[in-house]
Amino acid sequence: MFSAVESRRLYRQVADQIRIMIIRGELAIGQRLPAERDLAERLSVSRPTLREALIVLEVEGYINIRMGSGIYVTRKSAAEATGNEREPLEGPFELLQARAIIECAISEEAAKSARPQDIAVLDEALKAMSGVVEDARAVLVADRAFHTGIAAIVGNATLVRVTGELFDMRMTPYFEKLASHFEGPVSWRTALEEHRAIRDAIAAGNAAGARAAMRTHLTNSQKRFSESFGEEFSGEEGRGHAAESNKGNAGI
Amino acid sequence: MFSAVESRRLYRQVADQIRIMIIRGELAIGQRLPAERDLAERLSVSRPTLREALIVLEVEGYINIRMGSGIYVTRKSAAEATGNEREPLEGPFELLQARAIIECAISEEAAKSARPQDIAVLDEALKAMSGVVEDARAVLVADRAFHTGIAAIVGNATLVRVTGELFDMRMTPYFEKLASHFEGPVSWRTALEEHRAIRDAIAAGNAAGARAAMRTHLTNSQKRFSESFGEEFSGEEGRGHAAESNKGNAGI
DNA sequence: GAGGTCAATTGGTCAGGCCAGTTGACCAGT
DNA sequence: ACTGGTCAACTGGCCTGACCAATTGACCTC
Repeated sequence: MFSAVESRRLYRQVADQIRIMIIRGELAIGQRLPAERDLAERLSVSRPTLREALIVLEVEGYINIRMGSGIYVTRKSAAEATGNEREPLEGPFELLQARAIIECAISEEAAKSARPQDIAVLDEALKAMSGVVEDARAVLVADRAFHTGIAAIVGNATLVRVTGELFDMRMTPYFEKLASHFEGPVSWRTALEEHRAIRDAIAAGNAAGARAAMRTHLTNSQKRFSESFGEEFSGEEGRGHAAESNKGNAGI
Repeated sequence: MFSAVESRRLYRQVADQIRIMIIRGELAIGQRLPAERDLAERLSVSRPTLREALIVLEVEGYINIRMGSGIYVTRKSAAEATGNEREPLEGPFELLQARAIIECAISEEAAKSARPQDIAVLDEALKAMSGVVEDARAVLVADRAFHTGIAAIVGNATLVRVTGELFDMRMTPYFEKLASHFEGPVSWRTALEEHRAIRDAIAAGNAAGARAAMRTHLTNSQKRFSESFGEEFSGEEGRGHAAESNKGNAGI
């Protein structure tokens, strides 16, 4: 408790907003963005601030700024960035199950080597999340920061990258459509509580507890998801979201 | 030839210059840099340009900008980073660590739901591998098939894909060069034995055993790797080129 | 049609200024 | 002597407005 307030800087907020749009696919790859002056006006920020946000995204590899020409989107989703062809790949349930397995192992590892400053990073993400549960877009940024923050504790960039990529895979129209049915301030607050449990276990150096808390969190997410899934698609393959149909090499 | 002239943008040049100083260790970790206004004047650029350069470095993780307080160096050279117990370093070693954490969790899960036909798939991969330990290329294919085959048991395409991607990341010139020093029929036969231990634990439904066996396998790979790494770079590690004389502002 | 010209557009940089958060010296009260 | 509050100097965050440099495409000339 008593974590830093964070007061996010404006150019960071702008960068987050544009990044989410790119990841979600609202901005097509190769597409040219409006001119800096227009963009700044639409976002109600000054051009220097907008420029700083764009530089962040350029360093991260989302956009390509060409002098005198314009700003271009260089990649859409994390899936495309990794060189994989076409679209959402796997379904939401598979994604959540995969995250449950991978991230609970990472949490377990993180609990073994967490230092006070690592916990401070998690607390920052929690604090940020608690303040924006009403904002569907901002809460995702905070959620992502928490999960990648855990991976960062291990001090392994590959783990951070994989965690981030798995998270970003939910930024598909299909996933978002389903998510919009059950995600809201209430469910985010529940998720926040689960996050706190994970954070506490990691802070206490409780490896088994961290693993269990993370598994609970992602399993619950899966459950919340499947409930709304059941409502909408009751009648078409009620389950199928796990442990089934793995003939042969499953597309290796 | 005829490479793009690239007319480096000024803020990039400034960022490069400061980054070099940090990597070289001319700026001590934790040290506070001069104020933006001073720094801009010393570097003969405007403050917006200097700010853009600082944002680049902040995104890259070299510095930490604290509002109202100042700019602080957060990490120094890669050499020093490896000297510390924590290594936020990209590289083969890190890749193997990430695989150890992720794949041992997958193996554990696989052991819980393995069916006879799944084990048959693993056996096929093992048989293929035993026949080609002399062929550096073919053995890699079999190795990959075994690891992704385990992920396939869980029946989750995302896990299969992630496992495959992590495996494929070793297909880089740098990794291959190092690998060529210790990979050979002998080491592959050792790896094959470790694979068999994993397969047996999964076939027996022994989750904890499968986890441990996979961990052993990848940890040993890491060990074999670091040994050859030590041979090649023994004596290089100058060690003294950092951690000294960084009082004051080091002439920014 | 080929090739050159030029002006509109766009990103790059600069100058100066105001606001808000941080910090530490200083002071009043206990 | 210690605590707690105040305040001014300093620092990063952000803005306005302007000019420069690279790109691009319409247009013109041959």
